Amino acid sequence: MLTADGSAEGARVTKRPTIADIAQRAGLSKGAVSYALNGQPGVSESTRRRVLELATEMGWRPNSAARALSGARTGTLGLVLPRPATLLGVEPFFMKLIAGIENALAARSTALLLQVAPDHDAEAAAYRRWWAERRVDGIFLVDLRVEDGRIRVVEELGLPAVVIGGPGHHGRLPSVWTDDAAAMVMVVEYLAALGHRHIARVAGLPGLLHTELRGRAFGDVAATLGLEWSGTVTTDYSADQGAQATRRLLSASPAPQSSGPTPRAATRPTAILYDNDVMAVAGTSVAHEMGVDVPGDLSIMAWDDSVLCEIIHPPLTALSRDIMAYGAHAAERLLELLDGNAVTDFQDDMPRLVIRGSTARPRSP
Amino acid sequence: MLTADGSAEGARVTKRPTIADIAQRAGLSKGAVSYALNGQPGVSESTRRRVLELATEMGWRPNSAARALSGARTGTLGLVLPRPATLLGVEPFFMKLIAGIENALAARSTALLLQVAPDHDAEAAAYRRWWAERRVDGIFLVDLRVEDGRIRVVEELGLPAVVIGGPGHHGRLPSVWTDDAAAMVMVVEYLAALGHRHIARVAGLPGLLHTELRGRAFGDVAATLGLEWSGTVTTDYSADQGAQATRRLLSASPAPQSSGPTPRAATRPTAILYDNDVMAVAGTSVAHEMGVDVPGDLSIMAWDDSVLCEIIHPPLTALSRDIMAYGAHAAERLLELLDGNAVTDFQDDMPRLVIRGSTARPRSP
DNA sequence: CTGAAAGCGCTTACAG
DNA sequence: CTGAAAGCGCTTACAG
Repeated sequence: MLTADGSAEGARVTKRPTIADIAQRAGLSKGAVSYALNGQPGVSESTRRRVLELATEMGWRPNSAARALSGARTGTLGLVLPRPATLLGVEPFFMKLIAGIENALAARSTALLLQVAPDHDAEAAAYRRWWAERRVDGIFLVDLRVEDGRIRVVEELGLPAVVIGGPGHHGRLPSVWTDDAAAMVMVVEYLAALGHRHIARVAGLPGLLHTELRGRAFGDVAATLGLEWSGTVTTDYSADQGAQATRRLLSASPAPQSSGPTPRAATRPTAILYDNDVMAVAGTSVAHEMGVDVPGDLSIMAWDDSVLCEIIHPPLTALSRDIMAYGAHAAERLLELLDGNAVTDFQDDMPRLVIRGSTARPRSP
Repeated sequence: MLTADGSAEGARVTKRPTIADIAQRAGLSKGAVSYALNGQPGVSESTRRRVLELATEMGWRPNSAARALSGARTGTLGLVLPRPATLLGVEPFFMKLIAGIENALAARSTALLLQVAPDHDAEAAAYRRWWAERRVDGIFLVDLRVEDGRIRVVEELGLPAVVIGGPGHHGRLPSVWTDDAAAMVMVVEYLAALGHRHIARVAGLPGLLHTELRGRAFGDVAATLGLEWSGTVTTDYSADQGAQATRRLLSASPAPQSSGPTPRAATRPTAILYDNDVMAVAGTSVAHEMGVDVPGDLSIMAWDDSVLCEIIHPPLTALSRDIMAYGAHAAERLLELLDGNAVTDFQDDMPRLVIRGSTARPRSP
């Protein structure tokens, strides 16, 4: 039997000190205390020191509501997770991103407000509400699309924001991005160097910008390298669709020894690149079931590394990014923006190729 | 080149309406408007309707800071993730929990504040800060320990809280819990019914309450059923330690045909139960590497189901809980508590046994 | 049923 | 360098 103030059992909750209390103890006005506390000019060094000591001693902390109301910041940034709730928890990506953002924010005692939104409408509604209620100072925008209505909404609201993704398609909002096209070239060149001439790609959601950028780069590099066959299947990132795509790809007959022109759909790839770790793992399982040896008959690669890739057998070759750092970089830039500084786009590090046991020379190229 | 208010390019951000604006348009006092908006008695139905229509038309939303400052709620609940940032993103548990909490909160337009804290000290500091700054109305407390200093901190602060975990060891705070002991009995009885007489457990962090409760139940049911051998290895939930524990367990020689008393450490289990999905998957990989057939030579089970369990080969038999519902139940109770209602402990559904391909009769029991 | 007023705890011009 | 005062946008007793 507890009531909300926790006082049911007689717990005495001491009133939290305010600047008025500090002012009284210090024999100053509230204004002077405020200046001292905020490092503003207008008080002597000795006064400032005394006020800061008193504040610490009395356990004073700024009331965030009062601060926000008097025009300063709310000290809160917002992040909407653009996934139906049921799909979250599958990909480690978002949790790592959150951890990275958090890390960068902690030093500035800024909080992170989180919301799960199943679609873009719900997401736009969240931004409108947050901004109207003055709940956040700014937001992070993830999962950039080729045609992305959110950009306009955020710009119209005047809501400070940093886009995580790109390059391009993010209006006048600054973005933090990685060069997915260059990474794709690196991956396909690696597979081609091993001798693969038939490479498939199991891609994520079609509308997403990075899906498109990777897709274009995949087509280009396949052409440049003169691969005999390349093909893409799009999915929703789920393990199910990853498995299904794999089954379809592996059901095709292997390439004939004479490498003449064959119908695209009827050629079986010797290597598959997946757009996330979950699908790559699911694909590996499907290969096992179908008696397709990895990496003997099929090389498998995952875009975005995680423990998942390490713990299965064989461990998966993957494209590894420091996602925590990615989130931290975005957070630093949003804080800069809120400080009134100009923020330009920032290109994060290239993903690294982590070679493990799931890729090898094809048995029959 | 953008400044924080987004106005650099001349974007006109219209001033958000306040209750004063509504009062003026309606020819009422601010007080009357406030009563109308909040469903308080003191205004006629027709006035209330007119005010609500005006508010909608003008796009009014309550300024959360003003509301919080004048003594009402902040409309924000807090959750600290008690893991070093690098370990997050591995277990789907927290993301699902967050999604569940979010779902329940959305209907009440309550926000969720998130922080990552590497240890209990950092966590306690977060609670103190949040409460001192009046950032949250209440918090969720997860990863309950047998000796848990956080309980006292939260009680002393008078910070409304709901504990996710139990039963017991949560002081006077209400808790939402599942019966891990009963679930453990169910699991071991299932394995024993298959014919397993040598069962090992790869447990999570030693100090956690549910680790201890499961451990005690494991010992009890092993004794009750008269298993020939049972043993536990504790870990930190990581894939690495799960793999290592598995290697150690499988390195022991199989039980001799004569079932006389054998030294405990030297007996190889025919079934292993893991405290999370990640370790179960890692363990399955180790078995493959060591040429131990799953489920022929070794049955494997995971506590807490996830896609991970479904996508590997063989798919893992698991103990499945609806973690989103778990989070939602906790959120509902915290909201109740904040409404001033008495909240009692709530026992959530028993986990379900989901039987897949990783468990079978032992080849040599 | 309605209005006028005080107050929440800060910040920030404005005087001295 | 310091003090007195207004104001942010709400809520809530207190009079009428």
